[in-house]
Amino acid sequence: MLDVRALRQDPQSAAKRLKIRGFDFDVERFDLLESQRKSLQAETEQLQNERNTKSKAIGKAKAAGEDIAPLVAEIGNLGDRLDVARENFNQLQDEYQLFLRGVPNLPDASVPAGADEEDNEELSRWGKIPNFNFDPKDHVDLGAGGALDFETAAKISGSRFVVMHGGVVRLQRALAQFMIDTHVNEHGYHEVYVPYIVNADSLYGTGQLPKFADDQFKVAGEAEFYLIPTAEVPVTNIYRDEIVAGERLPIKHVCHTPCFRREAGSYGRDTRGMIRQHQFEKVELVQLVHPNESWNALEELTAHAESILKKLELPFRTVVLCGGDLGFSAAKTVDLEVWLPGQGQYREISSCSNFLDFQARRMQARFRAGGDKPELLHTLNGSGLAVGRTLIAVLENYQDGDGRVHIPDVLRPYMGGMQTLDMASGA
RNA sequence: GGAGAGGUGUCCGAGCGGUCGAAGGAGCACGCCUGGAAAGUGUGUAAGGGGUAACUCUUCGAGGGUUCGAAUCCCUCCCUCUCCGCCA
Repeated sequence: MLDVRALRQDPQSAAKRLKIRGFDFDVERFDLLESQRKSLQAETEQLQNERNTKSKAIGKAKAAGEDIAPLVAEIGNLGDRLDVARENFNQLQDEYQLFLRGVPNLPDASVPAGADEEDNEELSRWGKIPNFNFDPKDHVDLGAGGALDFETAAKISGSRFVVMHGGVVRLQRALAQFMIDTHVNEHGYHEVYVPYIVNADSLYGTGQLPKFADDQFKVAGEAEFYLIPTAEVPVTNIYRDEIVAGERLPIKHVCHTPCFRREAGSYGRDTRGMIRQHQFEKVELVQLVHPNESWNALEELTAHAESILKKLELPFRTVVLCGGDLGFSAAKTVDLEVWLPGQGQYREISSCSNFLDFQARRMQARFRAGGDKPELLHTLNGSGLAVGRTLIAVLENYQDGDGRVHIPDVLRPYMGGMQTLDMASGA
């Protein structure tokens, strides 16, 4: 959620910046809501004040042993008038809140204009795209010997799931362990384990609700529960409605979880293989930092994610998302895209974002420095990395043309020293 | 799932129809004391909103209700603890 006070001061410039992400901020509607709010609030509070004053007088009179009947009579239909005023005010507030909650974060000045991923801006490239003396397969073909079984997954669940077998499964597990260990031991993150089912407040806090309910898996039952679409949700919400001591900052968490996404609206895209699944593994990095530090933290966090790709020696590039491709809550996002030989293109494998105080305001995540007033934190997160896609990248980049995949050096300790995976035999 | 006890400010904890936004303590901030610190001591210190301001409104787990007036009474729900049951 944006700062309403800042919005009130200059709605025009906010509208201008929101244009960069293709969001049409209705200034007229905002002004109207704002002026209605003002008058209704003043009216309601005036009545409330009257009631408080008179009730207090009754209390005093009673304590003094006086007759309170005339005072009570004086109140008359004040209660009813107050009810009406309150009802009107609440109704408007609901409308106002709905309007404000639907407004995405302001893109940072460094975010390029643009409509979709075509307009994202490349920042850098790393690594050498491998030159095969054979036709590189994509991961689906590599796993066709039985290691990756999409048909069985479709039988037991549906499309966009996978059953994996043997060494590939271990490789995925090794990747996750390697990532977590690196972030904990080398980058100073604190590992957490969190629930995979969260309530609506948590999804609201990080911005998936109310706008993106269709992307979530909702759990049937009386209570409103959802499967997490990313660890960002439970991990960031640890600090919802909390005031942490300033000395604790920055807070840096790493968390490995499965992620569940319905990906509604993306049918027809990436239907082949494991690129876009309803369930996938991810190691997530989350930071909660002092407002002055968040831009540094974004660079740092992005570098942490990059380091995993570098250690795995996977070629990648970094891109800044343009306004149109920017997520709802983000002020700026840098994507890491890994090279996939089977597809002959770079594909997103990590997304690192600075949300400034947008999420923190929604969930009232604050800190207090010394005796000062509590202040909103800045939140950031990034994949460090998407494990399923990293697995694909390893399979495709490390294939040898004879149905084998070489295990990257850094993963061998996690694979019991294994050097190659024999994909042909079902891994 | 059953029985009982609870959920109050940054934290602990008192209050159980009116003068309560809430005693007391810890913590924190600023003084004093000290060569400096610790200890001691004094003062201050809930959050959020509206208003140029004076000032004012809201909030004692959440939501309803009773009342002129609710932290306090009633109802529903959520959560925590203890005991029992079930169970990886």
